[in-house]
Amino acid sequence: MSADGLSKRRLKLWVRLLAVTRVAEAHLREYLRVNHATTLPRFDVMAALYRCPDGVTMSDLSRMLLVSNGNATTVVDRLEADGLVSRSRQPHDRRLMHVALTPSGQSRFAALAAGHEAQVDALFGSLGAAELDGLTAMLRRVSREGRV
Amino acid sequence: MSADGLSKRRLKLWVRLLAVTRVAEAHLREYLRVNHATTLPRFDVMAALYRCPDGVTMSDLSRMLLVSNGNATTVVDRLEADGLVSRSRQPHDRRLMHVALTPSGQSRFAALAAGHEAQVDALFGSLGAAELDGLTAMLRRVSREGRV
DNA sequence: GCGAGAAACTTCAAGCTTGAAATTGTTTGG
DNA sequence: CCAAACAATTTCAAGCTTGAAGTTTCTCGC
Repeated sequence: MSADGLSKRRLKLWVRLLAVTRVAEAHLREYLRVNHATTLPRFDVMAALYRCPDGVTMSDLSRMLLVSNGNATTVVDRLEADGLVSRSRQPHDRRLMHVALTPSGQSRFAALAAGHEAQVDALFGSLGAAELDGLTAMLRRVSREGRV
Repeated sequence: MSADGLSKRRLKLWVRLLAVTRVAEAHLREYLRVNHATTLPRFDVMAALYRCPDGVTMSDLSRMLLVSNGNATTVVDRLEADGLVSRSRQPHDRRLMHVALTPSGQSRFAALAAGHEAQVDALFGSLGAAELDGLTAMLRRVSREGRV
């Protein structure tokens, strides 16, 4: 058991973390909806694929995005229907699905990425270099050491 | 425009923030599902109402939780159906809905809260007092000064 | 007092998300 | 080789979430 105050302060931090994340997500969702007629989950999938030009499997994708397998399937379904993503079975192991951005998907994402980054830059504009590094380091610690 | 590296670092911070939040949410969701057969949105609503023993309006609720009005309606619908929350129109302004935990809802929430706090404590256990305060202060700055 | 506008809430369609069950394909111990 | 275990993905039901449209109630200027 932690010392009395610490536990409450961690709870307070969690509440604030959640609030910042939700506000930022709402801004980004609004930006993507109004300016590019798309959604955050679709953007997330495309961003992950953009960073992996050789393509990934469905499992890779859901692991990277921290969402369930079923979720990845439905978002990719829609992106595929729109011609932004291609899906094909891998010959050497026919259980694996190979997912990648189509050329159309790549240029579509390129058009989104700069604006998205500008929004993030504005959202976190009050943080300077030192603070960014400090925050990022602490969050990394939480990722590595936080256990339940 | 920010100096070159800053914008990228802000983006990196955002990605990490999102990751920490998603992992923590997944843990808490799992905890609530396995140990208490409930969900995070239901918990959030009950927590907000627990902090406001006099009850709130639907608009207050959705503002506190940072969710849409329609969303608040459906979650409260279900909690009301389970007898955990009561809804009644306010006499002096019949547009306003008065929402509060029932006694059953209060005791139900009390049973959840301690476990929930313990989970949060474990998730952020690697952060000491100084770090907690630093992080919380920075997040407050982001909330206040981040603009789009 | 009344009508226009605003406010609070609900409803609705569409899409997101989860976790569990089902499907299909691969591996491996006997 | 083959059956059982395992793995990757999809399907499914249920619930969550949004943003827009609709309903009811109030307010304010005239």
